[in-house]
Amino acid sequence: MSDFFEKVYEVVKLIPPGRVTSYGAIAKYLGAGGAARMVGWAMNAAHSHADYVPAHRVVNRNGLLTGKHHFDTPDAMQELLENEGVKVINDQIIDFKTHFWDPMKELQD
DNA sequence: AGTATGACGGCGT
DNA sequence: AACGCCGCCATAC
Repeated sequence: MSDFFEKVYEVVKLIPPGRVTSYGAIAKYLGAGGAARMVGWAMNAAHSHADYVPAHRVVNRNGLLTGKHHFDTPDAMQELLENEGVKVINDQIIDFKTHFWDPMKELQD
């Protein structure tokens, strides 16, 4: 298990409830830049991580629930988000930019 | 050891 | 504006 995964989990776990971020934002924050795919791959492995990782708060730059299919049930991700006050319609987060949580901005420095 | 793939993103056409 | 290709890092086969 690469430290990269731990870094991703650490950032994801810092995402406040009702907020979401993108794979690219996390990757960029970690210095991986274009390795946004790796973040997604880390999420896949997050299932094996000891601590709970709110992977449902991580979406692509479109605010689309691209990884919802990786949860226990395809609707779990959407329900979790809506449970936190994030409206999701047709796998699309409403007011994505409003709920967007940028690690570079929030965890700046 | 080399090739293909992946929950993405940016840039070129 | 829409579509397509390339890049980026790590894992899988």
